[in-house]
Amino acid sequence: MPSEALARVAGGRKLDLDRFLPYRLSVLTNHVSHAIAHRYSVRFGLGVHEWRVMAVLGQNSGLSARELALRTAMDKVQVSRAVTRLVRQKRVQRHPDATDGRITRLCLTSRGHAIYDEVVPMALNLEDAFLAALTPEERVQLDCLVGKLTCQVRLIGAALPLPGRLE
Amino acid sequence: MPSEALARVAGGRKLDLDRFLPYRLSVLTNHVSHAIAHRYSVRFGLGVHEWRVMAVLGQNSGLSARELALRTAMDKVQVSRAVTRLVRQKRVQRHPDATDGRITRLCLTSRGHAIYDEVVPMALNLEDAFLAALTPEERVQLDCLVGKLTCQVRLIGAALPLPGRLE
DNA sequence: AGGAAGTGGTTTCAAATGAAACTAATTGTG
DNA sequence: CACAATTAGTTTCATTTGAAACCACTTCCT
Repeated sequence: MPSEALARVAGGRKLDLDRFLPYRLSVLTNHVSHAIAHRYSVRFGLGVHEWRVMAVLGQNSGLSARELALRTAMDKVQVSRAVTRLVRQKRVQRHPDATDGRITRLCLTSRGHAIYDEVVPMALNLEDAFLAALTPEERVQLDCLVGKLTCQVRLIGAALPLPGRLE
Repeated sequence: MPSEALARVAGGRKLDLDRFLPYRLSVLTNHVSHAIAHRYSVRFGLGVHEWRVMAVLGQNSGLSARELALRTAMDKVQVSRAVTRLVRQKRVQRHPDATDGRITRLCLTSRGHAIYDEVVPMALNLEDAFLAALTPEERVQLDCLVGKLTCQVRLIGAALPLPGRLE
C-alpha cells in the first residue's frame, strides 16, 4: 500500500493541481497581468489600479468613484486610493457634482490623456502577442468561454454567503 | 468633433476594457480564487498561499521550499512565509535533508493531511460548479486554450527584460 | 585546503491591502 | 422641520506583500 507520493482520494477523485482549472487560470492570469503591469509601471510609474482607473476614465469621462468601482471590479477603497495618487500626479482631475455634494466627477487631465494614448497601444500590442498563440477560431472560442465562466462565477459567488453547504 | 466619451484611438484601435482579454481574465480569475479561498479560509483559517503549499505537499511529499516554489508559481519568500505559518499550526513538518544542510524537506503532518482530505473535495466540487456552465466539448476547448496561452505567456515573459521595445 | 561564487532559505523595511470606523452630504419619514 | 437611515468617499490600523539585504551551507576553482 503506497502511502505517499500518492495523492489522496476525495469523493473518488484526486486533486492534481496541474489539471485543476482554478489554479491554472490563476497562474495564467498572474503571468499576463505581471507582463503588462511591468511595462507600464517601469515607463510611467503606474500601478495596476491606477492604470485601470485611467483606462476606464479614458473611455468614459466624468464618472464618479462609485461608478468607477463598478466598472473596474475594484472596491471603493482601492478606487479612492488610486484616484488620490492620480490626482497628486496631475493625471486625473476632480470636479464637484452639480446636484449631489457627496459625489465628485473624475476625468483625465491632458497629461493623463497623453499617458493613456501611449499605454493603450502597449496594452493592445501585448494582447495581440498573447493571442498570437491562437487561431482566429480559437479566439472566438476563448471569448465565448470566458464570458460563460464569468457569468457562472457570478452566480456561484452570489450564493456564497452560505458557509459550508457544498458537500 | 466629439471630444470625450469617445475612446481614444490607438494604432487605429480603441481600448474597450470589456473586450480586453487580459482584463477579463483577471476579473474572472479573481472571482474564482476568491470564491474558493473564502470557503476554506472561513473553515480552516487557510490563506491562498498556505493552501497551495498544502495542495502540492499533499500530492508530493518531501519537497524542498525551492521545489515548492517552482510547482506553485509562488516566489521563495511567499513559500517561506506560508511554510512558517503552516509549521506553527502543526500542519506541516520540516525535516533536514540528509546530504545538503541548506535544504529542509517538507511534508504534511497527520493533522495537515486531515485538512487536505477535507479541502480537496470542496475544491473539486467548486471546480465542477464552475464548469457546469460549459458543455463537455467546451471544457476540452478551455483546457486546450489555457494550455496554449500559458505557454505563450511564458515565451513573452521570457522576452520581457527588454524595456519599451514594443511599438 | 581555502577562498570566491552560487544556492536555499529567512529577515527586514517600506509600501500595498482589507476591514471597519469615520465624515459629510442626501434621502426618507413621521 | 427634525431625526433616523443611506450613500459617497476617506481615514485608520493591523496585516500582508515585495524587493533587497542577509545568513548559512555547498560547490567551484586553483
